[in-house]
Amino acid sequence: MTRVDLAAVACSIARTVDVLGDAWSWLIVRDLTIGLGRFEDLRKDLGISKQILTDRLANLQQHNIIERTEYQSRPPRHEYSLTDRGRALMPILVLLTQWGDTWMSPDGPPMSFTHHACGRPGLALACSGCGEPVTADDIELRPGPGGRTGPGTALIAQALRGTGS
Amino acid sequence: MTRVDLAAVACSIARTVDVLGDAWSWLIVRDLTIGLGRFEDLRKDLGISKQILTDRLANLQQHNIIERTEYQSRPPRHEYSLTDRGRALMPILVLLTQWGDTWMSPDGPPMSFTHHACGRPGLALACSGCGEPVTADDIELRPGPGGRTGPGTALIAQALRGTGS
DNA sequence: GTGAGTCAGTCTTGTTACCAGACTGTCTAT
DNA sequence: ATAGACAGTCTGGTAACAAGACTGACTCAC
Repeated sequence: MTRVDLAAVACSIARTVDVLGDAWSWLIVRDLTIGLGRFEDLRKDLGISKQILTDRLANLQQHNIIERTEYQSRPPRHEYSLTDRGRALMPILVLLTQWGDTWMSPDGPPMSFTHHACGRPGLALACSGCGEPVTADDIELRPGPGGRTGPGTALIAQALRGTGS
Repeated sequence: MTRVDLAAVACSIARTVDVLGDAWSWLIVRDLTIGLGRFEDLRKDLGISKQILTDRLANLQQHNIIERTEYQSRPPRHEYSLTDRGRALMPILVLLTQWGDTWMSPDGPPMSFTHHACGRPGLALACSGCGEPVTADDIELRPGPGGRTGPGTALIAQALRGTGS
C-alpha cells in the first residue's frame, strides 16, 4: 500500500496504517459496517473509481479484514463483509467519527453511535482496570516487549525511555 | 490530500480521513505524542523523505493539528507539537495500536498505553452512560442531524434507516 | 428476441503524488 | 578551516490514482 514497507516496522500503529493508511479503506470499512456490501453499492455511495475500489477490496481481503462470499451463482455475484478482524476496527471508527464530530463538523454529527444495551449515546475510551474515562492527558506510554530500534522506530525507544515520566 | 475532496462529504469519518488519510500523518502524530518534535528527529525516526515530511507537517499545521514554535532564533529552529485538536487524536492512536497488537504483532506489543492514575494497562472503548466496555456488537448506528445524501454518502442514509435495528 | 438495464469487474490513458538524493544556507564545534 | 547538525527546497524517475471506455453474464419489459 505504501511505497515504504511499514508492515516490517516494529510498531503496531505502523502495521495498522500500513493496511489502513488510506482514506478509501476506512470509508469502505464504514460502509461494510453499515451494511453496504456490494461492489456497485460501494462504488455509488463513495463515488470511487472502480479500479481503486477493486484494489482496496483486494487489499483488505488479503489482510483478512473483509471476506467475499457468493450470494448467487448465475451470474456469479459476491458480497463483501467484515471478518472478526474487520469488525474489531469498529471502536476505531467510533473514535474517528467522534473526533470528526468534535473538530470538523459545523452542522452537527451526520451519524451517531449508541450503546445497544443501555440506549444512551456517547462512547469514549476508558481504563479497563478502574473504569474511569480517559483523555489524552491520562495516558502514559511505555515501551513494550516487541519494541525494536529500526526503520520507522529509529529514535522512539530512546524517547520513550527518556520521557518515561 | 486525497484527489477526491472528502472534506466536503457529510460524514465525520470522511472528514477525519481527509486530513489523516495517509500513513505518515499518523506516524508523525505518534512521534509528536511521544515527544519527538524536531524535523530531523522525525525524519530519522521514520525514514521518511524530507519532501513528504515537509508536506505532511504543513498539512497537519494547516488543519490545526500541530503547531510550529521557534525554540531558538539564530539560526531559526522550530519544534513541532500537538495542539489540543491533535492531542484529541490520542485515544484513536491507542485503539490503532491495540488493533495492531491484537491482529498484526506476532512478537508482542512494541509499545503500550497505561492509565496514568491507576497504573494498570488496558484501555478500551466504553459507554459513557453506563460505563460498560463496548465491543463491535454492542454498537448501534443511527443517522444524525448533520447527515446529508451526496457524494461520499450517496446510499448511507437509506442503509442506516434500513438496518436501524 | 431485441434492447435497456444491472452488476462486477478489467483495460487504457492521462495526471498527480511519492520518494530518493542532490543542493542550499545558517550556525556550532574543533 | 573544515566538518557536522539542522531545516529545509529542488529535481527527476517511478508508482499510484482517477475517469471513462469496454467486457460479459444475466434479467426484465415489451
